[in-house]
Amino acid sequence: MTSSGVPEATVARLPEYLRALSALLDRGVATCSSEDLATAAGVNSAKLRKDLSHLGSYGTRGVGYDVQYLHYQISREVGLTQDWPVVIVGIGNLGHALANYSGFSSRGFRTVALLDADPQREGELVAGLRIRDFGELASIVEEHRVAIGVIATPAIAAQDVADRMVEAGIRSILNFAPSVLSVPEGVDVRKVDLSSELQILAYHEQRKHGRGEPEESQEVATA
Amino acid sequence: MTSSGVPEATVARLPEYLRALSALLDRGVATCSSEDLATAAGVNSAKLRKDLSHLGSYGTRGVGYDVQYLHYQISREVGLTQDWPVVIVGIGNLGHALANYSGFSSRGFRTVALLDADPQREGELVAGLRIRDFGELASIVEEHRVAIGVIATPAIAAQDVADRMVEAGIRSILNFAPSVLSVPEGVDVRKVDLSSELQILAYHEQRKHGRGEPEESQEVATA
DNA sequence: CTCGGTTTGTTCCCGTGTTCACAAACTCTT
DNA sequence: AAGAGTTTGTGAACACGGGAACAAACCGAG
Repeated sequence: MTSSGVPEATVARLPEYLRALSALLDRGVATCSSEDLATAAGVNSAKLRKDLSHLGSYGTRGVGYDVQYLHYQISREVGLTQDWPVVIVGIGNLGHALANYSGFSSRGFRTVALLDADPQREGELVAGLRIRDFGELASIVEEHRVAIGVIATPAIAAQDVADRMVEAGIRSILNFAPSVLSVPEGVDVRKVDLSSELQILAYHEQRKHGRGEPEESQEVATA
Repeated sequence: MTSSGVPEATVARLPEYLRALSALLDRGVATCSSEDLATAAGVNSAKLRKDLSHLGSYGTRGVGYDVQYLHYQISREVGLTQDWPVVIVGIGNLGHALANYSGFSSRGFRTVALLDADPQREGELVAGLRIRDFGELASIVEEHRVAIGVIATPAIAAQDVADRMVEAGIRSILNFAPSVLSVPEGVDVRKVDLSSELQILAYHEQRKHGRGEPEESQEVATA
């Protein structure tokens, strides 16, 4: 349960609902049922309705949901009606990709600075931004009121970067480095681990056909 | 519950345990308690013990776990003792980063081909591999016995790529495109959505200090 | 061999999330 | 205006995962 009354599992699905609603908007659809939206988002319709009911009562029985209205309500709930300045630390291959990722900028996230510890890379232009020295973190965070930091450094540097971010006042961290971060209470960390995902797939793949020891193999839909 | 007796939540943590064990191995630690390993992996020690108990009884009471032995057992369980050929489709910024990501290759995942639909990019060298045409997918999958496919294309192309992958015999897909894939039963899809993660952070951040409507705000540790 | 100390494996309980099923509410037709 | 047909919002049952606590098992000292 979040500080407000919205369950964590629901919050995690809101972005998917937003995306589905955006797609409907683009197609000019004005109204949709929970069934429509649920299939577009890849979930059960009962789950969708319960999720939405946690935000408020935005549909009309017998009719469905107004696409534009619901999109706005969820956007506001998530906070996308505001501007979110973001700093990215560690401009290797992944940081480079993140800086250029349009999915961030198209949703109210504005990358205000790219930082790297390597002095050699300072001044290099990536996605229209000049790479700056990591030491400038504190001043940048203060100047732009940055609340969210992205770590795309090697694992060895991640904890140090996190410490400096917290020190600078950042309270939400998205961590792409494969390491466990320890942060003080009140700071949120979300971790995205690319190789973990592959390993989980490998686990399931191993128990499918042939490969590895053939235990009992009932099919399980994880999609 | 997975086809074998291991709960899904446990499977998702195994990669983290593996990483922690690798770190201990590098430091020359021969034995560790569940408490040691749990803190290194960022989880509760009771949870760790329960997770490991699903794999078997690999510790000794009063002593702890043999680091090397446990590492091997989990590796085998996950399937990392085998070779996993992987194809990456969509060599934009993200695909480029994935191709160069060392975390894949260092864990038994071998990128055998990079595919892109854009004929202009064909032949370009990325991470030591030549970019090939998407049409070669089927033959590559057959030749290398590829079981895992990675989609790093724009959202609009993702479903088509997934269809072709399934058709070619791939049964596990890691999807970085922001779109819901529909696949036949028996095919696993895991989705990594970069902007969703940011949105979830934004949601929580909004209810912390100041920003947005100030509802009641108890602190909740999500780390 | 016995006893105290340590650590695992497991049981039990609780909270969270998911799903079904249905009443409430709305539209449209007659 | 009433009734048939839809669709939402929700109450209740169920499944799943987390955490505390404890018994079983192991080591070492005496």
